[in-house]
Amino acid sequence: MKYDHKLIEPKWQKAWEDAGIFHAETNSTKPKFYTLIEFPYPSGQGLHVGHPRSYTALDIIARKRRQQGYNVLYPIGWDAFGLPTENFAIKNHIHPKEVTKKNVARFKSQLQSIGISFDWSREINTTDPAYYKWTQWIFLQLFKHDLAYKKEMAVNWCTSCKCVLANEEVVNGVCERCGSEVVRKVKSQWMLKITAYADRLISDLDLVDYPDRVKAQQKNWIGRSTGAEVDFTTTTGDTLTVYTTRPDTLFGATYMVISPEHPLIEKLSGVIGNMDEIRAYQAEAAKKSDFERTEVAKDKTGVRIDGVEAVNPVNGRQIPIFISDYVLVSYGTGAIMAVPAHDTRDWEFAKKFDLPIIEVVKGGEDVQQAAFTDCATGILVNSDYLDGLSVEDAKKRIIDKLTETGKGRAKVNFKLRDWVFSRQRYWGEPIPIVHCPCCGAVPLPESELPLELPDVESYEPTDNGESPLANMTDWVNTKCPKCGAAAKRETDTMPQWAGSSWYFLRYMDPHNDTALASKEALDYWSPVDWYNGGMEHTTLHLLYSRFWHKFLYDINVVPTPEPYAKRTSHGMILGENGEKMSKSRGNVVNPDDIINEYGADTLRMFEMFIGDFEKAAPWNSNSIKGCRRFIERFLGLAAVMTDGAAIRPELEGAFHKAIKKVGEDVENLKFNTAIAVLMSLINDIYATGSVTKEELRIFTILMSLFAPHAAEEVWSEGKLGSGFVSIAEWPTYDESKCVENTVEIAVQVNGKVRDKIMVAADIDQEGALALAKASAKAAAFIEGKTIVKEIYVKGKLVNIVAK
RNA sequence: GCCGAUGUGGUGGAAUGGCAGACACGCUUGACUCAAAAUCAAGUAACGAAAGUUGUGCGGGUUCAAGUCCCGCCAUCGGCACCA
Repeated sequence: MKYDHKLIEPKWQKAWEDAGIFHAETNSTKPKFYTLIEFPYPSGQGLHVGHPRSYTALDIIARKRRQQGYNVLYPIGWDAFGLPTENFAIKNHIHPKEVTKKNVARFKSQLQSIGISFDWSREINTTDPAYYKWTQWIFLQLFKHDLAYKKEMAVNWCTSCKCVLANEEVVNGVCERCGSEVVRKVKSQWMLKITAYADRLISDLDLVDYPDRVKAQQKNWIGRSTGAEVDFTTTTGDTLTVYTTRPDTLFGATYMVISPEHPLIEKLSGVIGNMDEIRAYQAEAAKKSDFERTEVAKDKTGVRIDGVEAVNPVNGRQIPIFISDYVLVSYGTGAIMAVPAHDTRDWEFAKKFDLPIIEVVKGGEDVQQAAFTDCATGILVNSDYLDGLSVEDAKKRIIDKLTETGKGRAKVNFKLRDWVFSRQRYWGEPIPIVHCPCCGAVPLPESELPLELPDVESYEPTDNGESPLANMTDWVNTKCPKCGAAAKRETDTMPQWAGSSWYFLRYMDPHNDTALASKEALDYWSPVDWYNGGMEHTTLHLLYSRFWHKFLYDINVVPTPEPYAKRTSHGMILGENGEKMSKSRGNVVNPDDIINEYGADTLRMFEMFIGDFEKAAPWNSNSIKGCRRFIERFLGLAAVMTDGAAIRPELEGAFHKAIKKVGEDVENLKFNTAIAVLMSLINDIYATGSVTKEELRIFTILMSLFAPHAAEEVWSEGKLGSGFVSIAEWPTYDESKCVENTVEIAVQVNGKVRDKIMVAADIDQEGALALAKASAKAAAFIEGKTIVKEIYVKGKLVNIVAK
C-alpha cells in the first residue's frame, strides 16, 4: 500500500465528522469522562508546534477512553480577547473582531488537519457576546457578594506609548514593546477579593490530583504564614501593631520599622522632629518603581523618626522607630518589630545604623557576625519566662501570654493580593457597571446582559490612561438602572484571564442562553476529569479559575468545590538549538510544513516520541523520519497479512505485554515508551515475515491512539472490524501470558556480569545457581575463592559472592 | 536567598535497588541497483590486539548489587523574591 497521507488524512477526518463519533452527549448510560486542554489564544502567527503536544496527548487519552466505553467530552474553543489582537488591529486599522475571526479560521483549519478528536459542535469563543454575557454575569454575582470592589491602585504606565501596561508587558522595568521607562500611576481599579479564598485555595489542594510541583508553586504563590500580631504602644500613646512569624524573639526587638506609606506618620506629623527628612524619604520611595525597589534590595536605607519611640510590651523597653522601604505597606500591618539577632534583613539594617543586636535564641554562631535564623535547633535566652524553651514552644507560650494580656494575638497572613481586574483597553469584556452620581456603582440588571462592546472609531489607548471606550460618549452616557438619573458606564474592560476562568463550564452546555450551563449538564459533567496545560499557567490561570469556581460553588451554581480533578502539565517544545522557539531567534517550526511533508500522523507520533512529555524537548528534524518510517512499516503489514484468527504462540507474550504496557504508559503520560513498545512489537512481527488478521487487528487498535488516520486506513483495507477503529473496543491482556517461558539471566560474580544463561522462567534458586556455577566464564572468577553468599533474583540474575 | 526540576553514547532519550544505553536518529559495512534514493540485513559507549578494564555532573557513604538510596558539592533551567 502506497502511503499517501494527503489523501488518507482528510478522508478520515471528514468521515469522523460526518459520522459524529466524537460528539459528546449529555447523559448516557456510559460513564462520563471530561478531558480538557487549555484553549488557545488565536494569535496571528498561527498554530505553533507546541500546541499539538498537549492536544495530541489528551487526544490519546480521549481516544483510549472512548475505546474503553466512556462517554468522552473533549472540547475546543478560543480564548480570543487580548492585547496582541488589539495591537494588530490598531496598527493595521482593522477591527479586532475581524482580526479574531481571521485568526480563528486559520487556527481551526490547522487544528482540524491534525486529527484531534475534538467535539467541534461545542466550539466556544470568549469574544462572542453569547459567551461573554456569562462572564459578565459572573462578575455581577461577585459584585453582589462584595467580592468585586474599586480601589485606588498604582498601574504600569509607559511614558512613550502613553498607555497602561499589564504586568506581563513590563520586562525588567521597561516597556516590552518600545523599551521605554515604565512608571507607576495611581488609578481607580476594579479588584476581585481572591484573598477571601486564600485559605481554601491551599487546603482544597488536598482534594485534587495535581503534580506536587504544581501544588508547591500554588502554595508558594499564596504564601500562607502563621505568626502573631503584637501591639506596641508609642511614647505618644498610640498603638503600633506589627505582624511577625517569630513572636518568640520579642525580647530581642531592638527597634521598629514602618513602611514609608504607614498612616502613623501623618498622624504624628506634629510630634515628629525631623518631618522634612521623612517627607524627602517618602518622596524618594514613591518615585521608585517596583523594579527599582527590589533591585536595590541589598543596600538598606531608612530614616529614624525623631520624637517618638515605641515600648516593647513584654519588657517595657523603649526602642526607636524607623521608616524604610524594606518594609512593605501591603503586607501584614506595614510595620515590623526588628530582631537583628535573628533576621538577616534586620541584621543588615542594624549594622548600617549601628543598632544593638541582642541574642535571644542560642545555638548559632556569634550574632554580632551574622543573624541566626534557624528555628529548629535554637533555645531561648535573655527572654525572661521563655528562657530554656525551644523556638516552637516559645512561640506558643508568648502567643498565649499576649492573648491573655490583650497585647497580641495569633495571626495568619498571605502573600496573595487581590486580583487587579481592570484593563484600560478596548478588546475585552465591558465591565457591566454604571456609575451614578447618587447611587454610586450600580450593577447592570442581568436582563441587559450581554453588555456588548460598541464599535469605536479608534482602539488606540488614550493619553490620559482611560479606556478607548471612554471616548464613546453615546455608549458611556446612560441612565442609572436604580434611580434613572443620568449616569456613566464603566469604561474599563476585563483582563484576558476572565474568559478563561470558567470556559470549561461552558463546554458542558455551550449553546444555553438562559444560564451559563444547565444544572443537568453541570451535574453530569463536573468536574473536569483530566486537565493538561503548561507550567506557565500554574499560578495565575489555575488560581483564578479555582477561585471563580469556588465562588460559583458557594452560590450553588456548580456542584463541586474544585473544577479540575486531575491536572498534568507538558514541557515546552524548544527550537532545534535548544532555545525557546521565537521569531527573533529564527528557530520556529511551522506544523503546517510538517503535516504537508510527512502527514499529521507523523507529526503526532513524533511529538509524542520526542521525549518525556513533562519535560522540555528540543525539536529534531532528523528523528521525524523514524516516525514516518514506523507508520509506513505499519501500513506495510497489510501486505503480509494472513487469515489467522489468533495470535501466534511465538508472539503471544509480546502482544500481551504490549497491550499492558501501552495502556499503562499512556495513563502515565509515558507516550515515548508506549511508542517504543509498538516499534519493538512491529520489529518482532516483521521478523516472522507475516502477521495474522487478529494480530493486525489488535496492533491497529493500539496504533489508532497515535496515528489514527493510518489506523483507520489499515482497519478498513484489511476489513479488521466493523465501523471505525477510533471507537473499536480496547483490547484486554492476560497477565499470565505476559511472561515468557524461558528467560536470559545474568551470572554475576561479586556484582559483575560474567556470563548470561538461558533458564526456565520459573526455575528456583537452587536450579539457577547450579546452572550458573556450570558456566565456565563465571567459574574462572570463582576459582581459588570461597563462596560466601549466593543471591538469586527471579528472572533477572544470580550473584555469587566469593572471597 | 527561597521553592521546584534536571544532569546518562555522536544526537533525542530508556532503565519497580538487580544485565546501563530499550526505542529511534545518525554513522559504518553488506544485499538489491548501471547508479542513486528507498528498502532489507549486520554492526555501532570509551580504552584495549585480546583477556579485560573503565564508564550515568563531582566527592564521599550504605549494599552481595547504586543512574536509582543517604551525606556534601557543582552546573543548567523554571518559579518566587526585602512577604517580617
